[in-house]
Amino acid sequence: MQPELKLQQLRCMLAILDQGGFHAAARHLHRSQPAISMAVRDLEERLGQPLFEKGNGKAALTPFGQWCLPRFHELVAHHDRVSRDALAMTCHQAGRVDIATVPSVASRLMPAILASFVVDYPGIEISLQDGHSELVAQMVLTGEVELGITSLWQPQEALSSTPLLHDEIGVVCRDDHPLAGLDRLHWRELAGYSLIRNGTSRLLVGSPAAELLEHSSLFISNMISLTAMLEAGIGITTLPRLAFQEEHERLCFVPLAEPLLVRRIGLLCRTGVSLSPAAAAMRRHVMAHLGGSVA
Amino acid sequence: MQPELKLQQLRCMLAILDQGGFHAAARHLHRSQPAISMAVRDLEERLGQPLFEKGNGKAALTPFGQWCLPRFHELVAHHDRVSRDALAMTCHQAGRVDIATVPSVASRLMPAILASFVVDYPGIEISLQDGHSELVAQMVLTGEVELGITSLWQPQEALSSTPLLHDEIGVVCRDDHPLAGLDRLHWRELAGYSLIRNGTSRLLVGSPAAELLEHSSLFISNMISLTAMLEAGIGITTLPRLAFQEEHERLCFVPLAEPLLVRRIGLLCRTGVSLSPAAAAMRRHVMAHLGGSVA
DNA sequence: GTTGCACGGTAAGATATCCTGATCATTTTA
DNA sequence: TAAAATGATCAGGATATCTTACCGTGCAAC
Repeated sequence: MQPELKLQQLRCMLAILDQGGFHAAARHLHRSQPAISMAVRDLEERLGQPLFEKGNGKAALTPFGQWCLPRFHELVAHHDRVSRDALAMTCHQAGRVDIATVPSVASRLMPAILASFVVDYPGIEISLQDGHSELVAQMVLTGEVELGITSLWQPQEALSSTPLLHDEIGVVCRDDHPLAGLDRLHWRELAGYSLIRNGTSRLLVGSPAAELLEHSSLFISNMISLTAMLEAGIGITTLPRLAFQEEHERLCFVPLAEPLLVRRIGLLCRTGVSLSPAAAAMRRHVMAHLGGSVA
Repeated sequence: MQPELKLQQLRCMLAILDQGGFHAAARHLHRSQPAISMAVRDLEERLGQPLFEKGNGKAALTPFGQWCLPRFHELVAHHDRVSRDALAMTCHQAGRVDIATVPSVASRLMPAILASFVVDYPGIEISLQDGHSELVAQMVLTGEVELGITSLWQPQEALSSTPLLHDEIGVVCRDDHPLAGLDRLHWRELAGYSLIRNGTSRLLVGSPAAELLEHSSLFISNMISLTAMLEAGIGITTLPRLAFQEEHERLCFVPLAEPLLVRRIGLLCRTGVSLSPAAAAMRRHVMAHLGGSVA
């Protein structure tokens, strides 16, 4: 059977040559000189051939030792490379996180979060993609991404969720709409207005306001199209506040006070599978930025 | 500082995955199961991150473990490759020998020696080159070759020589030459004949026969040319028996009995530098074939 | 030469490391 | 529910490893 070469012993041999002697190598490796002698002897016994010339005072390689030297050097270098990479991984100086979020979070919250993250962890590669909440949950579930930030649906066995923040749902309409000036409103006040459904409309399901959806004949999933519709005064819609693009001059957001509807946004990850070091760092980072927002 | 990953521990991790469990890995590695657990724990502590998922019964890798796996596998494979190559080297299943000999040895002795050597050590690469005896010694001295087989000149400090065989010196002449029929002859009997000097003629230096060289006006170094001269009856020459090509039909070799001159052929190698495993094997092989020839 | 110094090798005891055997908690299987 | 299998844990003893002290050699300076 082939011998098991110990990295420490190989390091000894390299140090002897680098430092030019057993004593110097011992000093360099913070060992005693006999330890070096013994390491070399053991290594030579394992190999079955002497590596250093004996007898004369100085440390000189045998031809076999010369043959071994570059190979040992390469092997030790390989180890150090692997070790260093692993360390970089655990110290969050390298690695990769894949995150999925709903579009509103991706566009409103993630920019600031990622901006500060890349400052703290310059070596970590980040991939962010968005999709509707079910898709996000699915991507986490399949392992396509490690983290998901989405509206918390019904809890699942295989997914662990951490609440991050509450996002109140309101009505969005043009600034000349009768509802525009109100501070808060009851869902019944919406009766009679043309309601445009969108991807977030199912957040109303299960609430008294769900009844509104039945009288809506328009469904627009694309946010750009939706805002264009609203700006054209074609109707009104409901949106979580985060999903409302505040920079639209002609659109207003009026919170829905009765019933008070919120979507709970949380952080998803798989149960039973731990996070990669990079993802764990991202998780901590996200929670440090948003974790205080929820009661 | 980066952690020192022990190969045994990496092997443990790989075995756990290969064999599908700690117990199976323990059996496969001829260890107890706790040893595997502890090796994994120690490895995880060094890395600062868990490699295996805890809690659930089965052995499953963390994402970090999955990241490490191919790297560790490659590192272990690298070690095994180096170790195996070194073993092949020491077991004389691989390697290389460079030898230099005088032409007579190269053409008369080496074919048989090398033929049996390559049978015993099929993996070893051989390089054989010839040159006159001083050149051979020089090549050994400079390390250009590890072994030399040549006529032993004055012993040198840096060269260790092992006598292999005695090669008697005689006169070579055409079969119709007056000396041709003799069994043995005295150097004085050569007086009056035209003597052609050659590369081996300096073997006479220091002997009574040296006087002959002074009356020789022809020097031919090339053996082919020399035999052509002899066959043409242009003169006679002195040669060691080994250097005499016996297959020449018209040429005779007559031993020089008085003085009895021999060239001592031996095996040269550098002192202070040990031989490569392959060269050591060749040295043993040569001495087993020729070592008995000398008293 | 003789002395001093640096080199590497050796021996014995201390220390750290590793492995084992027994045992436990948990999960899976029959 | 009983039985088997998984991995974790702990105390102990075997093994390996390191250190301290000492030895022999070779080289340089005196």
